[in-house]
Amino acid sequence: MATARPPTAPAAAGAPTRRRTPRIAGDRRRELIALAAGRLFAADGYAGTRMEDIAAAAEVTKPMVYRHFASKKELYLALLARHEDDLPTFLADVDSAHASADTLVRQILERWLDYVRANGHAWAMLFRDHSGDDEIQAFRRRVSLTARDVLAAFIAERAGAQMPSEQVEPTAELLTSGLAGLALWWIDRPEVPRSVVVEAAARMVAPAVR
Amino acid sequence: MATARPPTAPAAAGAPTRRRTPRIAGDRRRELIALAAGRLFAADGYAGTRMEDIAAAAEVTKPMVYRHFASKKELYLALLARHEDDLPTFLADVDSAHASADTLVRQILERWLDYVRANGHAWAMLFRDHSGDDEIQAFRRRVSLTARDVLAAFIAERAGAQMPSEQVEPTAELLTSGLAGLALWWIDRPEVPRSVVVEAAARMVAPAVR
DNA sequence: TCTCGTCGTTACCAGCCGGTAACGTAGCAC
DNA sequence: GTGCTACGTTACCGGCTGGTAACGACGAGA
Repeated sequence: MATARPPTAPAAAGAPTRRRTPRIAGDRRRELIALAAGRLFAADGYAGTRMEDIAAAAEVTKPMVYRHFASKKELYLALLARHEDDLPTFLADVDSAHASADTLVRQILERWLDYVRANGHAWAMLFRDHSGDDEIQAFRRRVSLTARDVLAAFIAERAGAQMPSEQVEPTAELLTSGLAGLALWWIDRPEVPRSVVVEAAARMVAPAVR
Repeated sequence: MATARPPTAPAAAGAPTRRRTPRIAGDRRRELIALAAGRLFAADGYAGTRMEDIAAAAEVTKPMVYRHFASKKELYLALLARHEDDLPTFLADVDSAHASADTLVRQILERWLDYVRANGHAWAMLFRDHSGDDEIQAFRRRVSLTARDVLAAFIAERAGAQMPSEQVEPTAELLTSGLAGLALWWIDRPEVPRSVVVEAAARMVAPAVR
């Protein structure tokens, strides 16, 4: 137990123990850390990801991560918060007036899939990961519940009297779960063209909105 | 650091430190522990459940759990293994010959939902939990992949030339994810009658098998 | 060239939790 | 009664990991 090493000469002579990471501006480093964290959280979930690994993936050491983010939880929530309000937008500004139900659904699905492709990490953090303490689970739950409710409202509006009211919620749940799972499936298969996914999804969604 | 306490007289006098659990046969105790573990694993997932909590829920202490199960992982996998082969059975022995597609689908859904009601813990362990090391994740993945493939084969057979082959797999993925999520939703809402869930599910499944 | 703020490092602590050693004791077989 | 076996307990260890203290050094501005 060496209590205090002689302050000068960190390594013996000429052999640097660890390659020092080049010094860059704080903001930029913060983004690199956030990027690495997103990748790891998406792959291994909150509980399965260690701060040490995030630091290594960002090519720095742990205290650097803690300089930019107060805790593991804050880092995770900061990443999720960037996408908190994205989901409802797919159904929001859509011209449901003059367009056939079929083309309308396809347009929405295409926009949504483009988003998933561009933000796969956030999607996986939201819908693949289930770990974390109560606060984290509550956050994810809030986001996905909002998505489900927006979809439920959309269904109720489009389907009208065709669907008994007590079936709106289970149908919305079925669709959000199914679409979330389909998106995760697609994220793992970059070779599958978007049109195939749109087609498969449209076939299932159609009976709920018409 | 008391190295060795005097062997006799564990508590001072007359005040039992912990109410000793009544002694019962090993097999029966093992089942009680498995039952408690199933409840906790279903609610909090693998990583979120502590062996100490399982022991407490079974009204024993930790070493008793370890007498019946070698490790946390073995306990978890033992619970899952009981249901490993259940999923394909819903589509297996069904008389697809003389029955309309609609009644056939409804029969399958009803049998499946009855199973979910009776085995909610296993269902949640399979489809809500995502934590655990590689071996555990591989086990769950194998089970749900099997389910998806069986469903895909069913779709391919029923839909026939109606559906392009490259859409069979994403459709199966969409349905398994959707149905799994719907089941979890229903588990949390015992007041919802089975018929409502069957109706909502049938509406979505129909276009894939006809 | 000197100084100071920020970027980066090493080495460490503390708490949680899976797992175990060692020890009691209830009750069935005889 | 008296063992003997299996059921049950207390008390502990060790590793993993989130988080921190203390220190070093690069580089922009004076």
